[in-house]
Amino acid sequence: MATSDTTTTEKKSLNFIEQIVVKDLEEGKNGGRLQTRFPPEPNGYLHIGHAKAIAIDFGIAKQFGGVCNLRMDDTNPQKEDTEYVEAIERDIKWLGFEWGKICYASDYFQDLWDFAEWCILQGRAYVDEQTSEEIAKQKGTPTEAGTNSPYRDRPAEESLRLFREMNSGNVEPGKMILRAKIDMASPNMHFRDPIMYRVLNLPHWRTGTKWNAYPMYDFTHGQSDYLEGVTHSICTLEFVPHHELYDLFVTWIKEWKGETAENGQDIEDNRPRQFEFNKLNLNYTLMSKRNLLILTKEGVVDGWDDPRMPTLCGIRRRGYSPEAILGFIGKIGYTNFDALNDIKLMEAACREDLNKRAIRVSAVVDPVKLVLDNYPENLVEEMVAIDNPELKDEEGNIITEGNTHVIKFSRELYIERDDFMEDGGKKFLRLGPGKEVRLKNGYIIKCDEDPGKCIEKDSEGRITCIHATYDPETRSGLPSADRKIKGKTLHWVSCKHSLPCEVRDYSCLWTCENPRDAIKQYEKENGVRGIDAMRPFLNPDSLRINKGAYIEEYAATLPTLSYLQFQRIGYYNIDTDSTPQHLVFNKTVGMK
RNA sequence: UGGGCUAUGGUGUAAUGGUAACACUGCAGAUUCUGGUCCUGCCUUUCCUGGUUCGAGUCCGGGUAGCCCAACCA
Repeated sequence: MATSDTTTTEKKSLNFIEQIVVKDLEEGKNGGRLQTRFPPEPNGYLHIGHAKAIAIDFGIAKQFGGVCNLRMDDTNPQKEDTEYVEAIERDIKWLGFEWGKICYASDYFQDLWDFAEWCILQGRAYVDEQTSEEIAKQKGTPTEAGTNSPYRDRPAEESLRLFREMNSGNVEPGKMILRAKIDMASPNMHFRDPIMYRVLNLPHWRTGTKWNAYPMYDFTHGQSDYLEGVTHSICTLEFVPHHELYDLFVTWIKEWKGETAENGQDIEDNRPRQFEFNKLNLNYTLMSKRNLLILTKEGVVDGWDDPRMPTLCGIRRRGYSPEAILGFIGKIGYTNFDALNDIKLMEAACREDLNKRAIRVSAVVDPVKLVLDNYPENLVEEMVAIDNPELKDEEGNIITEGNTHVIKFSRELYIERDDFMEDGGKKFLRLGPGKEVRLKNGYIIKCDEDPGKCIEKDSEGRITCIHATYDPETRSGLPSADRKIKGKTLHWVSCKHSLPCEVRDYSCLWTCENPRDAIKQYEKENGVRGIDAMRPFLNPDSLRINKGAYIEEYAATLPTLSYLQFQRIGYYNIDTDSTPQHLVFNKTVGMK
């Protein structure tokens, strides 16, 4: 689809990471190569926050002629599962990105192990046999230096023997760890002899039972980047404190590989560098995987792909397109500021996209019957409805070719209950006694001045039927049709030619702007955890199911996940639960 | 209270020592066979305080506020 964006000279400034990449490329760092990676841990579903990381990891490679690998950060078999691996691949593809290759941190387990042994022999690592409590105590606090482990200076040969023991399966988890010998007094807590390896004695979904001891994140990430040839390792701000350690381990592994200044090599070149950006925070949204897992387990939501979830599969089912998500990500930018983004910005990006994309249909979600008293009893007319009025030619005229469908018109129709008011006043431009409106793609109709003649009510005073007359001269498309009237244009469906359907309207899952902080505080104050700390902030009204709606027949011919606009109401998507016999629609976002 | 990072309208982002701007939100108007879109206009901004400079949102000092770090998670 041709958009005006490409023609206007849009001077979009580069974000700080793009500027770094441009500069590095100009200076010929890493031999002028650009390589990134997207490194999810396969322990949950990807969410909108990951989309931000994906957009820069894959996007920057695409933009500047580099390559981005997908790397599963699978160093903890305790939490990981192939179910998640498949979902991650699916979601990235859906967003429209391609990886150079798919890798796994576990690809490097042997290298990492050999490197660790080298570290031991170099006197830079030792096996510690204290309990985790003892080690935690010795670590000190941010304001107090830590103290050395009694095992810190044990002979390298002994550490090496014990390290190999750690992988035998005969060492109980928690009994031994391998630590880097750095500085127990460092102001950076990550330098206080960080753990390199721990015993898990668990099989790994890729490496089977080969390993019983597994490397920690800090001892894996930079090295994997290096071994893979990553030049720019982009991650979120919470990893800033790890940055120095990342650099240190990269320097060490280069040394292990013989890349040292003594060997005449530039150790500042040919190395991955870490860059950090602010992760995505959205108000009224909870992002953390841990908490999303609780919501699914407790049945608060329907599953990971519940349309209220911030997961990519949830957002997809809600009716967002990949372009809408990426458009939103493009608007919020990458900085070092810990921002809390307004969900309205995401909705605006969604409307912008869906306005160009969605097929317009007529659906009446709160129906009331409208009878056109002067319309022939058995007449059925086929009216022409435009699928997408935003599809235009160069002159700005709506393209009709292949862009229309038929909607049937008859004497008895449904219109929205709130499109009629007995005493709406001057500013109410819809239907009422004495008022004239146009029925979209149909006729101009008018109600009698006398409420008694145009309104039928039940015993409780609720309107059951509205009567009006139509003006045959004003059928849409007729030369005489364009008579100016004061009233608005209403949507409608024919009673006999529409289908009952289920419409699911959603609003935010949370009642407070920052559920993460609210939950954390509630946990602290009330001594409860998990779902009990979440309940007070859950919106009881986040899902409204309406089974009394009607939609034009055309909608039943459209495939699942089609992007629709219920005219004058909002954007809707055909749910994955929907069948031609039982149509189900999800509200993506309302009209503005 | 040790270390690190951050602070620009209501929200997010730009301005890379030289006229503070863009998007969203909100409000008003015009157009409209969607009270949508498109269009026009309006509202509102450099945390405080010293300094450097002809000139500071930008650089420096001192405050203040927020975030991250003391998992055998990533």
